[in-house]
Amino acid sequence: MCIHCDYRQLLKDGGVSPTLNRLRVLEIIGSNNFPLPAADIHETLDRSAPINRVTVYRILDLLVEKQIVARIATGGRAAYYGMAPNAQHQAHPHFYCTQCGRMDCLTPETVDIDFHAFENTFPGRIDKVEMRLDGICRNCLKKKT
Amino acid sequence: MCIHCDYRQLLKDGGVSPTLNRLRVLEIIGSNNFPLPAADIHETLDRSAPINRVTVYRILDLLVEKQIVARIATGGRAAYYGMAPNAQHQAHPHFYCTQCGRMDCLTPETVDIDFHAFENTFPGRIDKVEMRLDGICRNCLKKKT
DNA sequence: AGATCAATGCAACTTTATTGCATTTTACAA
DNA sequence: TTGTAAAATGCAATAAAGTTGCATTGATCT
Repeated sequence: MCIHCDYRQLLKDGGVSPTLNRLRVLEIIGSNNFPLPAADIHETLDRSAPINRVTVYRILDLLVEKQIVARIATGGRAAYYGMAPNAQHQAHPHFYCTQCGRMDCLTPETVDIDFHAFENTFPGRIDKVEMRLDGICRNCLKKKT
Repeated sequence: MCIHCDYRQLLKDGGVSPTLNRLRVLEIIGSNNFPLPAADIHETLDRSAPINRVTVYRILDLLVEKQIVARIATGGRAAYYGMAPNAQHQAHPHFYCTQCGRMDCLTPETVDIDFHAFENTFPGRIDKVEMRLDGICRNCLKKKT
């Protein structure tokens, strides 16, 4: 997603030691401009240098917990992973193609979300806001014809 | 969700024959004022009169396809089911408690979503917009102390 | 009543993710 | 430098959620 993010620094800031595998996972996520499912991340990494599936899951859990990475739910079964909102990157909605399973990032201005009034009266704690549009992407629309 | 919805009619309008089991599934969903996971729906129905897990899944798939019921993704693993937006019910955001797994409906005015400008320029097809707040609900906050 | 199709049930399987425990690597004090 | 503890990783087994194939039951229409 970004050439401005210092992954090593992001890990340190989150209080996790920057092991090789963590850096690798974070780089894949960060260098991709759309969120990826765990299986894709594992496959990509495993091709360049073997890494266990479970290790990837554990690293993802850790990075999500430290809010370095965001876990994004889809209409489908697998969770997708992208960079968590930070100084460089605003939170933004996603588009999920129910046909090919690809998830794209939309620009933050796509939608105008104003829930601050609500936030102040809500009796629970809000950690995260997720917004997703589901549909059929341009490519899949073309193929359909 | 509603005493105004005629479930039998909703099924007919969607072009599916109103079998007993379909009515039962739809009534559970409709009479609940928050979305439920498939397992809960099955458990509840199965207690009053035995029904197969797979039958419930199949009915849910059918109702979602016919847009009578909405499948709502959570931060967790299971999908939740609620009434699809219709004449009686506007689309609305949900709040998902990451602690107890309960999902609540929020009022449609909670957030101000304006994506019509975007919709007109987007090259794909948008079928659905889903918005979800994750956090800890009031009850779980209390328990924590 | 017989034929036909839709709906349901049951068992096996798939996908995605998690757990427990063994092994390896790293950090760091002695 | 070596020993030791803690952290990280790997591997196998298991779990949760959902799906598929095929048999059976039930509904519908002559």
